[in-house]
Amino acid sequence: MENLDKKHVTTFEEHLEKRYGAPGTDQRIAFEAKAKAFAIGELIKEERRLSNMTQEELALKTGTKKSFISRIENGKSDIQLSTLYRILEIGLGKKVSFTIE
Amino acid sequence: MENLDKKHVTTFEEHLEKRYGAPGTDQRIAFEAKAKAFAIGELIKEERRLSNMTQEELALKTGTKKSFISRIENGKSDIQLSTLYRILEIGLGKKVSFTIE
DNA sequence: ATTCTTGTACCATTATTCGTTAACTTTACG
DNA sequence: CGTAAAGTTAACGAATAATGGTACAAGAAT
Repeated sequence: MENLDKKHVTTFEEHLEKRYGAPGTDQRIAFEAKAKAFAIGELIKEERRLSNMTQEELALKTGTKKSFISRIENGKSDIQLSTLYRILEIGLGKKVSFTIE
Repeated sequence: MENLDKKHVTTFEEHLEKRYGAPGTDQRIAFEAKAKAFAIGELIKEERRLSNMTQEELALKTGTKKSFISRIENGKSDIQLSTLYRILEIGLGKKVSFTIE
């Protein structure tokens, strides 16, 4: 094995930097926030399953369709705040609050 | 003063019911979630002032413009989740987490 | 009162969510 | 297996968030 490159990407942080620019830059800021936002679907999926509901049931309770729930759970949408409230608070019967430390 | 109506709207809850339907209905669900979402601006404004920042400084940090921050703080937008993260986490250095009870 | 800073209001454009239907895929189970 | 339920995906229009810019208004400081 020879060393083709003097320097190559190894860590995830280096990858991000190469791909989206250094931390603090506009592009990078947007990327990081988006990544977090899209990850909320996992939490929703978890909570839904704990509540023993199907996507269709959750959709019915929140006044939407199962296809929309699926999109969210699979991280395909940067949902609006009201949508998060609708699903977590009303659909799953959990009380949501922001913890700001 | 005469009593024109046998029954009239008095409480806020009655007003909501008349206007947006009974609790549990789709329209009402959407309304309540929207109301909460638009109210997040107050929290942001509060946190920003505690951090001794101007709207312009916050805007710069989050890669946007002060006019946008102003709109949010005054409850004129149902922001996306990534926008919340950008402002509270990246802009104000607060850790945002959802507490689900 | 005048200037400087901070914040708000508008406008135009772009990008994305939301709502929905329908078709398709995967999973569960008799 | 085969079939039904559950979940995913694509596609569409409509509504609206995001963005950049500019002009205006309100407050603070001198």
